[in-house]
Amino acid sequence: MGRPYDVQEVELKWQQRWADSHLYEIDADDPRPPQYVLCMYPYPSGSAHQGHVRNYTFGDLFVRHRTMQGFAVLSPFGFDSFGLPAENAAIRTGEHPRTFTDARIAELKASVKRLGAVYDWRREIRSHDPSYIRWNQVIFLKLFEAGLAYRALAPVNWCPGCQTVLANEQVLADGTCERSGDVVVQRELEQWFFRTTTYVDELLDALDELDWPERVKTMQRNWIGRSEGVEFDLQVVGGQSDGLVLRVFTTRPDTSFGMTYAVVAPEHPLVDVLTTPEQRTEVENLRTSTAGKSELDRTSEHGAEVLAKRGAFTGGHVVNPFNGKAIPVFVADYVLMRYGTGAIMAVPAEDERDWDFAQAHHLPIDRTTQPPDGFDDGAWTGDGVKINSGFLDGLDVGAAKERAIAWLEEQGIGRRTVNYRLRDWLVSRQRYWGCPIPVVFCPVDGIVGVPEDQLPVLAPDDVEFLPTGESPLKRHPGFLHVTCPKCGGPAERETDTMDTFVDSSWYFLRFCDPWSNDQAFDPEKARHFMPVDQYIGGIEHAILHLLYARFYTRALIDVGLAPGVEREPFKRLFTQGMIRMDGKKMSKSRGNLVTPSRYFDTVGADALRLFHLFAGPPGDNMDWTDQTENVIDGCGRFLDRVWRLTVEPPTDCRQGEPSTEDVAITRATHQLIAKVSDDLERWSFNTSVAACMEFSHLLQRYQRESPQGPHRETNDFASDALLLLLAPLVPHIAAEAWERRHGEGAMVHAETWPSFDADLARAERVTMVVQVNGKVRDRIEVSPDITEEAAVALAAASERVAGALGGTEPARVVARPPRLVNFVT
RNA sequence: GGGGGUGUAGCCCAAUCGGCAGAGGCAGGACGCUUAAAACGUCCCCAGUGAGGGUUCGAGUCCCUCCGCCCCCA
Repeated sequence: MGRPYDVQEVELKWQQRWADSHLYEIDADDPRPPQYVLCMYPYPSGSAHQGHVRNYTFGDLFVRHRTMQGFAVLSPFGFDSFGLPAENAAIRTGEHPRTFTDARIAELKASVKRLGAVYDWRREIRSHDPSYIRWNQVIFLKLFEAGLAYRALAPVNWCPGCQTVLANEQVLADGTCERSGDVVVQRELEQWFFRTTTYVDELLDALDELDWPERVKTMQRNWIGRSEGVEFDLQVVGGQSDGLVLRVFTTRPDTSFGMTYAVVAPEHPLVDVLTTPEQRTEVENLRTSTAGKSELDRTSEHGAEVLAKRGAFTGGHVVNPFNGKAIPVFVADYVLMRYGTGAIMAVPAEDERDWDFAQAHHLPIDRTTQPPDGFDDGAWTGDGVKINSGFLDGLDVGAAKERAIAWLEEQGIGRRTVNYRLRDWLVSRQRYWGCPIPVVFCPVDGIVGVPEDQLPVLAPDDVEFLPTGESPLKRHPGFLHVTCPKCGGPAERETDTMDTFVDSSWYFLRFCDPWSNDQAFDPEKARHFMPVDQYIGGIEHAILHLLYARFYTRALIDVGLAPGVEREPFKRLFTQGMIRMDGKKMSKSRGNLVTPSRYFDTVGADALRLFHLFAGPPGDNMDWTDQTENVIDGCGRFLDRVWRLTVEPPTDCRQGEPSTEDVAITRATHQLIAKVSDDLERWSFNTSVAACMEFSHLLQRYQRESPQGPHRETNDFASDALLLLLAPLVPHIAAEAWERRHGEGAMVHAETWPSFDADLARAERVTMVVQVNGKVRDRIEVSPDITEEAAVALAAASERVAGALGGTEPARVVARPPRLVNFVT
């Protein structure tokens, strides 16, 4: 495509110029009001893909726009550089994860710079950098001292063939190991946890106040999964078990009279007591089959056929305290030990899974809620009047819950409790390429934190990466064997590393003060920049990353590392849509990548950026189709037009008083400034691009067709305004065109965002629609300030309206000046 | 199975508080410019808003039922 300017030359020139100008390097003592704009820091996967382009285009637009509005915009960039792909590559090729990662960072960094996005690169962070590792470890030890980090047994995916722990994504859908093909089993191991549950209510309640997409907040609420209910005790009957109780949790105590059996998790401590000799074999078989199953397997499927095989009668019985009836106790894998009390009362009439289970095991079903008329099959889980429920009869579900809880508390056998789906955060990873957990295990002193002056603990380089799946740290004697910092005796180092979500849970704080050598960050600087005013990233991080970061920020404040910092790290969040191709998410692993670099070398970064802004609403998913190339070319054509309009304007311009045409284009310019300013604030980038395109046609016609040529002052105002508005969207061409218009050294991005005159921006005349009974009968040009009386009078005077009315008096007149008058007969 | 989103022209999308369904782009067509083509310009073509019901003077927009697609959770 023949372009009116050398795209690559111009883009590279300005990328260098921005770097040299230090315009986007911000310090905490900057007198301008601060703004913190952040895109989620990426895993360095090599050259950028279209998802990165989309993300950084939105972020860069925001940074440049806010800068032109007079803010000191903190715009840092970093790399989430620990993680499994580098370690897997090391196992495959023998290349050390560090050299692998550094090469990919260089590649990604280069393509981000080639996009023309501006950052304060002085602040760059890499998770695998020893200085970051050091503070990561200091923070870990602080949390450990404060009791927010602890060790406990937890089930992990264990591959018997590889003799190692597997991440969830290494377990195939059929439950086998992706490497050895062995069946993966659940095994209990000592692991590190962060006590996220300490903050569970705060994390839930504070969501209400956040300026985040509603769906992300909903996802977090569901993930936290707060449920209010009651725990109460059922007496175990028979034999030598007298006096024992089975504690159950339920959110539906109103249904207690319908309890026809109880179910315990296979791991429940009372299983052995409850199980009778005759049932022993069956119960043991069930326990064995459960041992290899993940929670997802245990809870995802139900239906009578499946559940028949997944539950067994223990032979034991308990008493329902509400009606004194003895009911059988079953053991089933779908009841989880970690949720509630590991035991449930089963009410098949009002719970779908209990219904299926009761069908499978031929258990009785007693309704306690009157279902609506016509509903006669299956569990009724909705509201209704209580029946067959003794003292609860006649109440609705809500009132019956309260009565039932009150009764249990009076009897002294139950108490109101709250349960959460959210668990503490398991941070141990049996991996090499992550931040080492800085503790040693001493036979004398137990768990001892590595003293701060010996941090960071770095993983040794001279390790062998073998396809065994086991962390190479386990087999490195120099790393493993240490002396205890307390007693000086022999001790063993922790070989687990931290979940990479730990790294990403405070990087935004480190960005505020990445040079700090004596603390993780200076709290004063963090207070200055935090919270992040605009956080931008993918919807795939809606739950874990954002929740962990919210937890971690609070934890850092509470252990004294970030006094006075806002507890919510991200004030506003925007989640961009995914890019899809052939109906699938575009990604390297799916092999359907369309790399940005080919566009950098042809149409240029500006055209690609413009395409991403123009393609549709930024929050929506976008399909990359056969048409996409054409649209990108179209974006390039628009930029060519902008160039011709602003850099190669007509030479013969008029001076003096403006004509009617001049006033019209000035008005359109003010309207454009108003439109684009408003659209950018509400993230409607596609419409602001459309408005600029429309304006470019107007301006082009104005320049070509004005009698005696365009008015110099008017044309300059319109051209400059267009470039100022485009500066955040397509920065290179806007910068070059601006410099050509205003002389060597002029920088459009250092200019002030244009303002508009509201009076001038208002249309001079608007079309008022006149309807009779909702049908359009006439259109009249009126002033936008027309009064209701004048509008009605004008409408009534219309001949076409009179004809439609046929002489009848309207029964009602609906007037919405200046848009519409409707006569209703 | 539950929750959320979305559905407007051949295609991508506008319509911000319920007020003329069309801003912009892609594709297609005609014409102008040109020796010709590209580029550029002018103009044209195309839907009654997934389906059905309701509220309203008036519904793409609000409510209900259903269908398709997408995302999250199970």
